[in-house]
Amino acid sequence: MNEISENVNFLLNLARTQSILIKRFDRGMGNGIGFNEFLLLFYLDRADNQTMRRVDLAEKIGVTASGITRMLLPMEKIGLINTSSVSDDARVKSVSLSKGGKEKFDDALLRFTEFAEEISSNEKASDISSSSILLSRIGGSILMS
Amino acid sequence: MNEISENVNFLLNLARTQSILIKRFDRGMGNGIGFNEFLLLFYLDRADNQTMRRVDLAEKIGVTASGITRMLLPMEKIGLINTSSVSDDARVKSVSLSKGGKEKFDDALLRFTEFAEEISSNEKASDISSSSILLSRIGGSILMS
DNA sequence: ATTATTTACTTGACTGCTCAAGTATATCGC
DNA sequence: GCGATATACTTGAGCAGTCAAGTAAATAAT
Repeated sequence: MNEISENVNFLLNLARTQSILIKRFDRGMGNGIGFNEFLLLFYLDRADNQTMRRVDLAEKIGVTASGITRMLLPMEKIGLINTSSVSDDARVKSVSLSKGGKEKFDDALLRFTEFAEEISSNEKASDISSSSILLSRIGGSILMS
Repeated sequence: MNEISENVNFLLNLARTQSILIKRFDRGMGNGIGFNEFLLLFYLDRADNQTMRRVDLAEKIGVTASGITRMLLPMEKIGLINTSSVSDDARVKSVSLSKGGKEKFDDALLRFTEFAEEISSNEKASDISSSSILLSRIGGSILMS
């Protein structure tokens, strides 16, 4: 029996917890939208004019350019977002949050926030925030490795 | 601009960091095997007789029963695992780590360990381990929610 | 002992992406 | 100004799973 390094164990815990989180979200919180779609709406909601370029959206949520194309297709059909080619650059097709998308997102964010409070209720706020910082530092570190 | 709760932010960081991790693994560490396949071999390696039932494997790595069936098919073809129906229960088809699978796994674990040490080298060991504990507590908490 | 329920697994149809290749526009080097 | 290179996006093929439904064996209820 080899000893498993604590750092390895940390990464395994990270992967496992996130997998549990996504599954939990997708089957009973998203109200029809998946976690990545939620993330997409999240960044869109926070952007100037609630509008972003496809590439930037892709980078933010961590999918490829083609991934964004595929994701947006049904979202546009359902009316969560609009495609507005109002740029000086003819290559870009900007995406903006629609009224219906905003409503759906606000609702999902509310549920997600309640959920986050609930599952964190036994933890110290300072533990959560230092862990949060560590996670983003590690994320950055992986990107540079 | 709504304020985003720190707990929500933590979950978003968690999702983002894990997404970065998986991508990093899949394109340049796994040496042919994906992260979930690595996880599968990991649990198999640590099991009694390096053998497990499909259901238990599925539960450990967080996929469905059918997901395990699909995952194991190519892994058996490549010779990483063996299917051994040596149980008293005729329904179960146990999975065991093959010699080739063990070699491949040992190599992957070595690389992954080096990687984990590298990206954690700027962090305090105590931060990593307390974060690790927090993550698994949160994981458990989500499961019970 | 039979029937009903549960457990272990497989299969077909589908989803949500990826990758490689392609198109169209923009920018840079000269 | 013109060709090379880069950027924004789409498309076809494919992969790693999911979900719903099915089969077969085990267990429980009467």
